[in-house]
Amino acid sequence: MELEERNKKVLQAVIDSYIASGAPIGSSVLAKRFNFGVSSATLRNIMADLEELGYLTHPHTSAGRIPTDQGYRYYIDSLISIENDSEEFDDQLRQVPQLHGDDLKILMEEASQFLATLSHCAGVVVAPSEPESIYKHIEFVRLRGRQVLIVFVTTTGIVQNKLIDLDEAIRQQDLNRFSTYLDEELEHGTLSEVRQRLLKKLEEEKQVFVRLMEETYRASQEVQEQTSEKVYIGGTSQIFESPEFATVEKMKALLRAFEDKYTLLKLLDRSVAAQGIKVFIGSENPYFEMQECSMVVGSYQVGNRVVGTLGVIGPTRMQYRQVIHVVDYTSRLLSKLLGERFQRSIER
Amino acid sequence: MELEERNKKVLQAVIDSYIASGAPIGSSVLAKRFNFGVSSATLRNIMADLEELGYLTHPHTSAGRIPTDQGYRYYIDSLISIENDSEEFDDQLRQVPQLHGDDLKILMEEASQFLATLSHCAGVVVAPSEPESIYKHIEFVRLRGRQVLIVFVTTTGIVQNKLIDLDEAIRQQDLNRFSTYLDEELEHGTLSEVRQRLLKKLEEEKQVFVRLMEETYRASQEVQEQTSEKVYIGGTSQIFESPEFATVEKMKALLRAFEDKYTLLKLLDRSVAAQGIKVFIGSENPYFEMQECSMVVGSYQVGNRVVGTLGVIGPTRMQYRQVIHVVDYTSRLLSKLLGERFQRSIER
DNA sequence: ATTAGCACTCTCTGGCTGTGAGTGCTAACG
DNA sequence: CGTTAGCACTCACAGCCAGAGAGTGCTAAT
Repeated sequence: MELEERNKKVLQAVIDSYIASGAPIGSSVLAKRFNFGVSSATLRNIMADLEELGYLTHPHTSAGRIPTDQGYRYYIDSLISIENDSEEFDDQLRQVPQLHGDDLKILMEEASQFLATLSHCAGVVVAPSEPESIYKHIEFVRLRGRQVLIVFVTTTGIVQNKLIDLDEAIRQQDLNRFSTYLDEELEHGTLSEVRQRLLKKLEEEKQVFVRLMEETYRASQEVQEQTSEKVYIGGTSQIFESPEFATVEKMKALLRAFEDKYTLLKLLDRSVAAQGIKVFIGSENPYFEMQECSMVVGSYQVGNRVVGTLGVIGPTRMQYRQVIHVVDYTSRLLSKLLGERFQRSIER
Repeated sequence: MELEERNKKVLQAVIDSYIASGAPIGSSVLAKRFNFGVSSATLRNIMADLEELGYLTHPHTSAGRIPTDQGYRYYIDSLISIENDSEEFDDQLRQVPQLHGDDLKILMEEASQFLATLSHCAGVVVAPSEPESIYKHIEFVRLRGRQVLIVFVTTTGIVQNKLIDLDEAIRQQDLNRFSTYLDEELEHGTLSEVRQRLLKKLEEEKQVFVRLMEETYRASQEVQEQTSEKVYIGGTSQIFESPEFATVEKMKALLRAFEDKYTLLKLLDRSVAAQGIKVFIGSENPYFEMQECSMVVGSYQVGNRVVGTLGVIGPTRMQYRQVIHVVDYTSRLLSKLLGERFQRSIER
């Protein structure tokens, strides 16, 4: 459905004003603030039309207009211009602590704070999902006694490790041979594929390494469970600054939603299949507690592979233009940083 | 100041009732619910006395009495009986997911949730502070190329590790010799002491290992920074269930306080010098945002050494008897689990 | 010392009213 | 026919008042 040019302008003006002020917009205010060259009566007619089409509504008879979810949708799809207001954004960027976490978990936390501070919403980052990251190299290290440290290196540059006890001592040489063997067999699969192949090998081989192989399989499982898809939320208090969440009930509901990280995870992960920023407005969110919120979601990559998602959760009345820019910027930034990490972590 | 026996009983009854109901207690209700054998008028006189002494107050002229912070203090120091209501507690315990985290970070998270669920307050756990944990053993592992993995094992059973790049290749044999050498030199100090000694050694030695030593020193620094004294907060939404935080302003203030983990950390750490449970009531808290809260704080140990603190933050009107029991139980539990971890992690 | 009784205080709730913002409709206008 | 001015109407909101209820503090009697 295509709107008349003038009606578009009015819709945009209403939404812009509402985002800025948070109060319903009346016809007279609109006529005064913007220069449409028509009277408030005409604006009233236009707004009535827009309401009929489902883009606007009003909370009660004698109040001004506010956008519906559908209105926001149209606004984002057709009206918003994502020119990068670089000067302004760069200014803000300079105010904010930069990302430099060496440890992955710290980096994730920093990123969620980064998103929150710049967007004035809650920032969410889903850590690289190990099942998707590519197995790079495995190493067995004989510690004292019968203990062996298994070290996994994957595309995301994570050195995950797991200490195991063996029944009998084993020579480092043998461990090295085993490691080389596994590297050749398992080359370049994702971690989940590698686990599948390990399982298959386990059935085939009836050799001295069976016990070690078993332990390796078990360890790969644990590594996956422990690190995969953890959710980092930063700046939850930001979101409560906006007056739409200024009731105790809404705050509590939202807090509970944030604590239920697992659901949040599924929500974000399902939202982003590929690259690019997506916006989910109010009722478009499947998750009940989020129905008064909007999410702006993106993903980050290592190489060409999407390894995790990140985004922002805030009131439907958010500064979409700016927030989209922030999420986009952060996802590129994180991809870049993880890329560098990875370069540093692969050997030779 | 010692109170008359009867006045003590009245004070206890008022506080118990207030904790249970949350509403100010009037003289007639008190006379009805408890069997003091005196009339409401007498209770009025007694309550007026208790108010004069600073144990009670009332929000306005025609309201019932509520405890002051001083009243709570007296209640906890003199009136409360910590008999373990084992049957009841055990029942609750069975309802709650148990701790079994293998990874330290996961264990800490679980513990904070555990505290929160059982106490209906926010649960806080400060991770073992590495500077205080005892250095046990160091291991150098030559990976492929010129990379070396430095593995630290400490009393808390943590296997922290750090990947470094060396300028020149080095043989594993030499690494082993170096490791043995360091183990002898550094035996049984805390991590911070070990770092001091490393620094000293660095100045003395002018050998082939200088470069490696430098890297080891740097790594020990990073390990300390990364893992030490992280704060885990669980069940923040629990605390908002109680009506005293049912205003938006208070909720926001508290949320901000929770986000400022560093201050929280100092607060908790300073609170607990040695073993045992401590209670901080309302204005006894140095930190402004916490002035309407109480904290129940304890510590956990590995061996005989206190390595971290844990506790609960909730409204001043909390179920002290139960909460103290929960914190006590959890601190023992965590000490036990970390002890086992440690046993498993030391070699031979 | 304890108690009964009573006046007093203060909060809380519900109803009532006036105000202001903003709409929808109608009739006039270019 | 689109636009505009004007006006009646609606509704949320703040302020005010009165009545109810809870509980105290004081006094006088036991």
